[in-house]
Amino acid sequence: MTKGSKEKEEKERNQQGVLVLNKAVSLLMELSKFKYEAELSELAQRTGLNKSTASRILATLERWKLVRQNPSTRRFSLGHVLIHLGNLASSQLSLPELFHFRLEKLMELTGETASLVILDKDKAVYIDQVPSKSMIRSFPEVGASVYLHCTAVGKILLSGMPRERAEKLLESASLPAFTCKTITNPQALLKQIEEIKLKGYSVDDEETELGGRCIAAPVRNSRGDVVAAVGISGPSSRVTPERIPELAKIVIEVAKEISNELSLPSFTQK
Amino acid sequence: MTKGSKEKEEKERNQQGVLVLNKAVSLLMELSKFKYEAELSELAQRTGLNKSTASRILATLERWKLVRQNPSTRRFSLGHVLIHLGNLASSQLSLPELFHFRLEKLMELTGETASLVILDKDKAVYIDQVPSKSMIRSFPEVGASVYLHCTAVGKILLSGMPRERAEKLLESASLPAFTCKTITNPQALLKQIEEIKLKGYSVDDEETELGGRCIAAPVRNSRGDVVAAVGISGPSSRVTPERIPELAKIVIEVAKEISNELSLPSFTQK
DNA sequence: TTTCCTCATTTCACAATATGCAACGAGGTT
DNA sequence: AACCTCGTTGCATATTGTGAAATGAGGAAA
Repeated sequence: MTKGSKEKEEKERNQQGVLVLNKAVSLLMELSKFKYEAELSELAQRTGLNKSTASRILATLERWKLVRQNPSTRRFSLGHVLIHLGNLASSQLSLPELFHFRLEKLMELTGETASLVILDKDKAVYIDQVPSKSMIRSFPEVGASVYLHCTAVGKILLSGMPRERAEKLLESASLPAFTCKTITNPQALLKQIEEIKLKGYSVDDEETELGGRCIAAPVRNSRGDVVAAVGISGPSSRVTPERIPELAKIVIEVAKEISNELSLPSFTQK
Repeated sequence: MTKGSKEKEEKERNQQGVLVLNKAVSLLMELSKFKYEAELSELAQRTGLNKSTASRILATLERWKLVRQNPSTRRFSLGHVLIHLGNLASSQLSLPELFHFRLEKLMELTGETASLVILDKDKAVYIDQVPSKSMIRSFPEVGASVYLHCTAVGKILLSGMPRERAEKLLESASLPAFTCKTITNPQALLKQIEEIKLKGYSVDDEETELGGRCIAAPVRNSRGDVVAAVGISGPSSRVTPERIPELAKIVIEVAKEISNELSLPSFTQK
């Protein structure tokens, strides 16, 4: 990191809000980058704070156990109260509240509309979404539900079920064909689902609407169950077959980030 | 809560450290008590802070996403960065660092020496401990390892293994008798272990040393695996058979608290 | 619809409070 | 033993957070 960018950071920090708080959070954030413990001098240097200021702030945070100071080495690490607060935060926030900013990131990275979807009976329901900035963009609305058999997110949800349940669902439900590319044969779908499990992502190749392609990946809880799906959808002209691997990589990455943060003891759907 | 105690809280808060920080953390703590969202006025009232002060502090915390402000209702909840920090905190801290304060609590509640123990090969190793304040107290030292067959914590670790592994271990290892009460018959031990699984706690009834009794309970990760054991140990005169149920209840409670906070994605032993 | 509350936010003058320097005490290393 | 670097603290200064009141924004009641 150059000196210039550090000064810029400092400026930005002073821009708004309560100064001391910004300093304190800066310290927490810097501290969070360490694998184990960090010493005061380094933290002070990295945040651009005076050593005594950093010392006083860290001492205050230590009183609340937001940071821990190793009694023997006097080095700092994050404190156990943060774990407590983190757990409570995940119980206070709903899925979309928790991960909206990640969808924003996904949209920025891919340029396409990003969505978060969960299973509701035999449909996939959009619970959050960040629309693409392009003029030509995808359609889904929060709250809307779509079929499982012809959407990328739907296939991900199917791939997360026990095989028998997916079979039952596909055989009992009607599988309307929206385009000539829609797969309506349960056996063919089940075969594709096995492929999806291996690849880690799914594609809707104009199966819902001609001219639209989607890519999705699974969100898993700490037990490994698929609890949701994230995906992007855009016009076939931008989401070309050639770009699918590169885009899928991004979708999977974001889905994994969400999964990692979803390692919660008691997650309650809101 | 009375007005008096609130003023006292306020005094305490101003006692030491950076004032604004104490106020900010007070707000976070108060916010953490809510199931969903809280409004500024209530938070300000509960923490004894001026509304404008609270507003500024919360706005600053919101910029860092340590709290979230519902855009439509303007009510506050904990923010998603806390989840992130919580995860990192649990990766930075070792088991004893994470839970020392809980052992302190256990010691306070029971009056007896509290210990945290993990499995190492065919022994139980003390990785943390808070000694009783009594003159007559238990002996274990951090780093020391003890047998599984004659200690309360050891039996808990045995009860957490797949049955075959416990059998193998008990049959291949030598089971020295330290007192006349030590159980050295593998079959009898296995039977007791089944009981322990049902009751949720184990007892060492003078099996390691005459005049000493211990009670232990399992610490489980999010998958339900037993990853450690917490226990208390004290002289038979205080840890009487009659008190065992009440003491066991406390030990189990603390073990559960630890387990709940141990719902981490990537826990690495230090 | 209009009126009336209550809520969160912003303004501004004031003084309370965080700051940085320098000094200190404590470990660890050469 | 001498030296270096670490974290912490005292103190004078002014930077910075503060609270009362005003403002703006919703919602509920009439």
